[in-house]
Amino acid sequence: MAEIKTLKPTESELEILQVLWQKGKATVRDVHEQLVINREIGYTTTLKLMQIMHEKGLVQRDDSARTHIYKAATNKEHTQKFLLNKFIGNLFGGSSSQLVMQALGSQKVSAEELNQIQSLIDDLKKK
Amino acid sequence: MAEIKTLKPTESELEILQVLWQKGKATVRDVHEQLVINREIGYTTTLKLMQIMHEKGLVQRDDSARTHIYKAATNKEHTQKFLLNKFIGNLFGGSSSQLVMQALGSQKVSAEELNQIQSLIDDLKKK
DNA sequence: AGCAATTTACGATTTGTTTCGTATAATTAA
DNA sequence: TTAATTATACGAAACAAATCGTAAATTGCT
Repeated sequence: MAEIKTLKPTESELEILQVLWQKGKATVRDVHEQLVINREIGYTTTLKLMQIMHEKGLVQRDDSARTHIYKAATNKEHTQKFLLNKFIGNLFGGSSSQLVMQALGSQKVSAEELNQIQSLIDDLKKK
Repeated sequence: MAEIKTLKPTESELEILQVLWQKGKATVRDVHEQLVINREIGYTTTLKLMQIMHEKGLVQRDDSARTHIYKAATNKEHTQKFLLNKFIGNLFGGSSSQLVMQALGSQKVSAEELNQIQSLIDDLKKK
């Protein structure tokens, strides 16, 4: 039975999801070659991780051919939103404005990005 | 030997840090009574977690009396900043404005909070 | 056809986290 | 002054995450 629940990916799983979101569809080798750029990891480790992700329902795969084709089971925005809510709950007492203030204060944000955010705020204020 | 590095608290450890940040100083029982409000957990589990946190250097304690007094080793803002940077790196490709847009878009933020953020943005723009 | 390379499957190990039972010492209450 | 309560220490079990070795099957090359 496929459980219908959103689960929290581990850090390794998130690395893999990033690659899948970027590429759309990918083989284990495709993903592995990306991971290897950033850190040391064996091919069978990548494979195993992706197999587990498939069991958990984090990714879908086409295994009709010998080389399986994987893709993320959820879109990036949905997962970001889900994990962001968790994060805000865990660390900022549920206050998203607290998080926004911290993020803007402690990171470098370009003038253009600030303008983008500003116009989003203007939109929100209208409502 | 006390390693000099910032480490990432686990979720349980974060729960405990929240309590310590709020209370300033606290005994194991103080912390435990707070945790028990939100979930099932045994007293010795809380104790063990706090002992491990002490070994890791996440908390400091005064063990001169029988009942030890604990406090967080780092302040809340520093830890928030550290974990936020990790989070942005893992999930938003390092772009804090991306995160801010998501946070503002998908959460309820009051008009007053929006004003606060707005004036922060104004400040940042001046520089 | 035969050999090398690629791919999946599977199992095992290592490491870290969370959990709690039990023992022992100190304090408090009857 | 006993008995109950409360505290810490310690060890071990249960669980999960990450890692990789080996085997078996398929594909591609010479």
